[in-house]
Amino acid sequence: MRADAQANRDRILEAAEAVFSEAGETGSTDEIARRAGVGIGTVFRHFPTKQDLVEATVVRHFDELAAQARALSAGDPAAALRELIETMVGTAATKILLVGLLTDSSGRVPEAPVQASQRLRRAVGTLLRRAQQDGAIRSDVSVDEVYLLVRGLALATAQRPAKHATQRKALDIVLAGLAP
Amino acid sequence: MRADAQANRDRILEAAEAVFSEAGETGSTDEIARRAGVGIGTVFRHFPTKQDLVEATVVRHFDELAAQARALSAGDPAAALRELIETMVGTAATKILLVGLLTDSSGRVPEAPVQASQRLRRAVGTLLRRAQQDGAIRSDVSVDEVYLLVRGLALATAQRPAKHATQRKALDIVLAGLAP
DNA sequence: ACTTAACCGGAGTGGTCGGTCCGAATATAC
DNA sequence: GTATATTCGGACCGACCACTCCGGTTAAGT
Repeated sequence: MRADAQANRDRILEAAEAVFSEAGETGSTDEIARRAGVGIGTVFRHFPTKQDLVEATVVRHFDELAAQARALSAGDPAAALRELIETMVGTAATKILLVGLLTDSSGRVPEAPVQASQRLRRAVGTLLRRAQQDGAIRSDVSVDEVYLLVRGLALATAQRPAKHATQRKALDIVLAGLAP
Repeated sequence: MRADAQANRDRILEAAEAVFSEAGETGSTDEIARRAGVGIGTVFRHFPTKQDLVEATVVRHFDELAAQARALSAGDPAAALRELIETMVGTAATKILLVGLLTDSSGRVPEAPVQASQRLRRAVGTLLRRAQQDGAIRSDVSVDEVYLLVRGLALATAQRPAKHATQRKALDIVLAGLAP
C-alpha cells in the first residue's frame, strides 16, 4: 500500500467520525470527502460501500475504547470502571450511528461491528468483575445490565447535551444502584 | 372539517407512528400514505411538510404519556412512578425519531414538540415529588436526572431490543439508585 | 335529488445521494 | 531519468424522496 493511500485512508476515517457524530448516518459521502480533502472516488476506493465506511468508523471507535479499558485495568477497580463509563458517555456522539447500523435494509447484521462490540463488552466485563471482587459493586449484576445502562446514558447525552452537573448526577445514581 | 378528512388525518398519524418507529425519520412519506390507505397528496394536505408530520406524531405520543401520568397520580406513589417509566421505556421506539428532530437542518428547534416535552416533564415531576414525599425516592434528585436516565433506557432499548429480564433488571438498578 | 365546496389520488418535478468510470497525476523501482 | 503500476479526482448515472398540481370524487347542506 502506497504511503499517500494510507494517509488518505486515515484522514477519511477521521473525517467520517466527525461528520457522522454531527449528522448521524445521514452525513453524506460528499461532505466526508470534502472535509478529508480528497475526491469522492478516493473514498469509494477505500470503502466500496457506505456501510463499509460506517462499519470501519464504528469498529475503530470501539477498539479505542477497549484499549482504554485494558489500560485502566491496573488502577483502583471502582475508579477504573467509573472512568471508562465516563469516557463512553462523553464520546457518545459517535455511537448515535449505531441506530442506523443495526436496522440497515433487510435486517442484515454486519459482522465486524458486532465483533468489535463484543470485544468492548468483554473489556467492560473484566473491569466489572474486578470491581465486584473488590466489593464496590453488588455481585448480582451482569455485564448486560451495565452495558444497557451505559449505552442508554451515552445515547441520551448524544441526543441532547445535558448540563454537566445533571449528567454527573445521573451517573452517580446509576453507580449508587450498582453498589451492594 | 369533513368527517372523512378527520378520519384520514387520524389514520395518517397512526401509520406515521408505526413507520417512524421502525425506520426512524428515514421512513418515507410514500410508505406512510400506503399504510394509511390514502394518496400522497392527502398526506401533504394535512401536513404541508414532513417536519410537520414528524412533529405532530411526537406531540401526540408525548401527550398520551402525559395523560397516563395524570391518570396514575391517584395510586401508590412509588408504583405509579415505576409504571410510567416502564411505559416510557416500552414505547421507546417512537422516541428514536427525536434524534433527527433536534438536529434538523440549520439547528432550528421546533416549538410544538419542545412544549409537549415540557408538559410531559412536568407530569413526571409531579409523580416524582409525590414519591419523594412518600419517602420512596431520595430527596436530592430532580426531574432532570430522572428524565435523562429514562430517556437513556428508552433509547437504548429502542436501538437494540434487550432481553426482558435484562431490561427489567436495569430498571431495578436505576430505581435502587434513586432510593434514599 | 341536486348543488357545490371541500377533499382525494397519483403522475410528475427538482434535487440529493450513493456509487461508477476513466483520463490525469504521482509515487516507487530500476 | 524513465517506466509503470497505483492512486487520485470529479463529471456522470440511476434511484429515491419530499413536494406540487389538477382532474375526478364525495360529503353535506337544502
